[in-house]
Amino acid sequence: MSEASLHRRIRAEISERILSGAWPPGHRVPAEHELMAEYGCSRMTVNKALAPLAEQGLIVRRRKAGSFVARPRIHSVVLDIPDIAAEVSTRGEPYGYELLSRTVRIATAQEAAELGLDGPAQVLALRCLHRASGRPFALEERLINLDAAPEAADADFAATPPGGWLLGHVPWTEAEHRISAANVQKPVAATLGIAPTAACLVLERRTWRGDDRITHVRLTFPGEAYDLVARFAPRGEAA
Amino acid sequence: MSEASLHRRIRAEISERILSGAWPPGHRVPAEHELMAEYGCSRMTVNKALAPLAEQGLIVRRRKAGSFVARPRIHSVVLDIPDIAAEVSTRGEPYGYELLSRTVRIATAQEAAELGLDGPAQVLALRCLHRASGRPFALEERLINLDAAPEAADADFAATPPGGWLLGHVPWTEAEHRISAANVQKPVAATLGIAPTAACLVLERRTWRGDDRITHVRLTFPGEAYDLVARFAPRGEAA
DNA sequence: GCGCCAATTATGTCTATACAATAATGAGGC
DNA sequence: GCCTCATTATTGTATAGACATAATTGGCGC
Repeated sequence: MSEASLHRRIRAEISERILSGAWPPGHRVPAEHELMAEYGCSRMTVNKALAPLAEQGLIVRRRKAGSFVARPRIHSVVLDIPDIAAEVSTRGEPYGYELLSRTVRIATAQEAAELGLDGPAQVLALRCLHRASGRPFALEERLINLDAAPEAADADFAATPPGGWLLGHVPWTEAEHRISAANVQKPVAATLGIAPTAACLVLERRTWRGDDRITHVRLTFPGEAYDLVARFAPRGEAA
Repeated sequence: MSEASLHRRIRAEISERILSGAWPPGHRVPAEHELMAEYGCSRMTVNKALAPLAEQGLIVRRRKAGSFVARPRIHSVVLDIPDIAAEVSTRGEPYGYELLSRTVRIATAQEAAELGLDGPAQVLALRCLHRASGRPFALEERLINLDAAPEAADADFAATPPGGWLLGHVPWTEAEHRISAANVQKPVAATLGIAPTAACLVLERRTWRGDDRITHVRLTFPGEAYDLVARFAPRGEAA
């Protein structure tokens, strides 16, 4: 850490002062010239330190006026949504996977809506159960748009969970995640081995490649099984 | 977009090729010399384009070997956790706020545990109800460590929701968020006006300034009231 | 062949300089 | 006093060169 390059050090020191509150929002950050003098380096180096801070939104830079600490408005948080197998393993529990059903068909109206398709399209519908120490950990209901990802038709999802396979085989450019709580319907409760009144955490993810819809997946976690945890400092900065 | 600076353009073009899958994980990114030639610019400019890609984790750079497209391991997602008042307003519903209770006391053992305190400490305990169009929207149960944020004792939380006030008055350096689903206990269900079996989304947040615990807040949203939505591209890049 | 060392290559960092763009500031004219 | 314009401070971008650092590669000795 202390051996980092100078521009990283400058960035870290300024970042620290902002995050600690020593420099409150609106406070003026020393001009590039002043930092040049303070650190005894060239302006390019100072610039290389400040430019990423501006890109992160930690500071706002205005020509002629100077640089100022930005006021953080929203809580922006980085959530790591892990691979389920990895998540279970890091808990030290044995991971189990089971393919409940696999169907190739023309998407029903509801499925088309979930995937966000305009017209009829061939989809691969999968239902999988993830287990931790034998207990049901999550139910995965997935639709894959075979027009966008035809290679998925030949993959063997009896052995491999589709999440990891897709990550490795089908590139994507955008994703939307939706996190909610729900009381599941009786058949789902039965599959998960929980009471029908039990609250479940539902994580839905849609992914795109350009304008093509690739997949829609709904992961249902029994209430006690899972927390999503995000540890974080104000903006983007990877700790 | 087309008027962007050259290093941004180079970065965008490489980024696009990676995200579109044209350059799959492991693919070699042209060396700085080659990009220099391709774009007719200096190496510094190429470097300024590539360095942030490496920092984002989109590419991996190895001296002598070259730069390679990284394989995206985890789904990392940026969640905006909005101010509740703002969230309700953007839905076009009138926002209502009510302070249910306010107590200053020495933290109970359980409260100390939730805040993560070692010894006894004076805390401000608040229970607030947020409404959208009159209907209960979220229950806020908050503990504020008065040792770390003594000015909170004098704030008037009967009129101002504590979330916004704290954001504006007490700087923090770190936060932990925890998202889960739960069946709430009867009194909470009554306050929220829902059936005791209804699933609720529970968002807990702890914030620190350095080593000092500042606040712990639990927001309970009735299942149907709220979804957390995150829209995203692979890593950190703000769209 | 095998292992070690040196040459090579690619990235990492920094400097000094240059010119462009932008917007606050102050001076002058009315 | 107020508007306008030139000045100037500050950031934005880019160049060319230099040296540092790391790791692969090829060659040399054995």
